Amino acid sequence: LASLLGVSQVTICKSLAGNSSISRQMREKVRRLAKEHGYRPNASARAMRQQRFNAVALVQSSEPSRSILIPDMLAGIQAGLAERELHLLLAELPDQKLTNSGYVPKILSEWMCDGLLINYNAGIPSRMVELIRDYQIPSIWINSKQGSNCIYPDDVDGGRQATEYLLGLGHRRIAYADYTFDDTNPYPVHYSTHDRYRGYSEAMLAAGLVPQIIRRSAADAKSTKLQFTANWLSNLDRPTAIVAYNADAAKPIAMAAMSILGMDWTRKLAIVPFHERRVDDLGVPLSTMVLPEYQLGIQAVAMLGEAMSGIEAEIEPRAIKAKLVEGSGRDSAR
Amino acid sequence: LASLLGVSQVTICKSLAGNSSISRQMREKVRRLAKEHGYRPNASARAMRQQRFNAVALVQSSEPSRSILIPDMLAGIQAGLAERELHLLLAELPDQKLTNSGYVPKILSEWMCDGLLINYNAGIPSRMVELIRDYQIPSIWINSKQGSNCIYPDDVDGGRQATEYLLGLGHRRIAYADYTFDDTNPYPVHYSTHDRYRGYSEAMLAAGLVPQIIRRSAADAKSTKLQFTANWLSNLDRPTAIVAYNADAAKPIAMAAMSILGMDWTRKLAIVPFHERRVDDLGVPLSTMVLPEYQLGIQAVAMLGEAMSGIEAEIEPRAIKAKLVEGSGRDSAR
DNA sequence: ATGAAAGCGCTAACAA
DNA sequence: TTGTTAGCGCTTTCAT
Repeated sequence: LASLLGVSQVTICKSLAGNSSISRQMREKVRRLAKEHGYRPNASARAMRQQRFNAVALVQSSEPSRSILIPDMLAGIQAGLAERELHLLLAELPDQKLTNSGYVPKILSEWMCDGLLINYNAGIPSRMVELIRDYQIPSIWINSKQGSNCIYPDDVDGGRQATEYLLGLGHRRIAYADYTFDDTNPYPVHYSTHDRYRGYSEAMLAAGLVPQIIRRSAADAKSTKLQFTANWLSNLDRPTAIVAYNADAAKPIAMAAMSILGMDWTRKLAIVPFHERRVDDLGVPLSTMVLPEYQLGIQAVAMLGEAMSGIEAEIEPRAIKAKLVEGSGRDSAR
Repeated sequence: LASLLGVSQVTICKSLAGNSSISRQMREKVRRLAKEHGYRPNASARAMRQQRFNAVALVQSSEPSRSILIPDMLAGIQAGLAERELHLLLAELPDQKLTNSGYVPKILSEWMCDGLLINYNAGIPSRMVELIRDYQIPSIWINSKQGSNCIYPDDVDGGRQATEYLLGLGHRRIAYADYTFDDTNPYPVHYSTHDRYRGYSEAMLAAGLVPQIIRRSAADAKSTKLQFTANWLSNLDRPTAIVAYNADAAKPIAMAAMSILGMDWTRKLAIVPFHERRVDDLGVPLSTMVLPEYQLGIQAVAMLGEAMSGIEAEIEPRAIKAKLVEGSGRDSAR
């Protein structure tokens, strides 16, 4: 090491840490030499000494339908971690093995990070909840409603906001569309499936209107989403506006509208989907309930910071509001 | 620790490692006790002792347009790492700071992993290449052409394959569509921009046909992609088939076709886009040049394994072929 | 302003 | 089959 300078390790260590009990000149000299020689402090040694890894793990299911990694959320997480000088580990847990007896994933069985961000959104294996409780690792559940230590978008509010936006523009025949049915997903549905609809229907009822849900049932499974949509869209008393559960529902609706109502379909039908970003790839940007992904990441890290700072107390669940971002179509009725 | 058993640390260590020089019964006893007490071996201590972290970092740009994390590629990486019992660190490097003098990201300045997977695809800051060379960290460049230690899809071959597929179905008026122009991307274009077109045009020339490229120029920037498409699509001698640079080009084409050619547009126009998965969200599944993302991940890890195993030699660049996955439309001409 | 010493938790080499 | 010893690279405490 830099005994080339004829000083002790201690001086090196303190210099690089910017310790003020070291002379300015010495610090400079050390820094220069370190750079020249490509000296890289060993993170594991520091971790051992400090009893702390300065790292957290983002835990995902290997089953892609169970945990989707939204880029904006990841960006939020990274930003939050960077602020606290923490590193990020990515851990993918094989669900199948997890339910098998005896199997414990490395992230839990080995001690290698200071906390967990858990991004299992639907169908969390109960085994996992137990394991995490047993091992006492500070952790935050993202996108999932738990008794404590969790954070998720306020989907009820989002459904309400979207609906009130359309009501405010004069729409009366507003339907709610959810096409997730035939997505081959054997797991319990995500809470947002209920919550978004609930927000929508509450707003409709409050306005003295009757909620109408458009969803594919088992009987519709034979027709494509496009055909299914074309079917109800050809109806003369079709809705003038749609709150869509997600972009996957908005897409076939826009395509069918394109074909049936013509290229300027947005004048006859307003679609407001939930999505992580404004939906911009359907010809004209759609007014979108943009989910607070970045904030989710930022806040999750903040909560994990709390949880890691030792005070054992459970942290209150936190719901974050989505925000309606307007498109460039004229969403107004008539 | 488990001096509760009245044995030494060593016995514990060996037992958990499954060392055969420990009696079967002892190993069992230790394992049980470890589980009961929630004992978790400390990864940093092991790392220090073994001079090896058993971890690699996936390096990305904080600039989202510069490194996109494709789920399938990530899955491939995770699978490859799992096989070798390696962990994954995710490191996001702020490009702007990187070009600033003096700034060195933690991943490089600290010693915390055994190798790097670098997922900067276009516009790699030269500073970064230098840093990595200087610090001598085993690394593999993904999705980028370098002199060595890199892996990427064979885009020339992909362009050729897509074109030959359409030629084989009887198409003659085949155009190549690239709509990336107005994507607000100030960086050098990705090599695939050239390579896919090259493969296409080579195949066309080989068949005695004239390549035709459809791309938005500065002059077209005022009209939307949809209008731009509607324009050339209304033409009577429009192409009967399109090789599309990516799904972003295929989408507006499909939408415009929907409106102009009707709901069964696939009978009049075949579109074969490049994409990470078969394009399934445009009404009917499109025959797609599916990029070998998973293989990319798997192979990148394999190459990194080689690079890490000490032999200094540089590793030959590796190109992986994309595969045409047919859709359910009838792509054939007439 | 600098250094000496101790110890974090683990495992490889060797001894018993 | 089990135990002893030593040391990985760093940082904290206390002495100088």
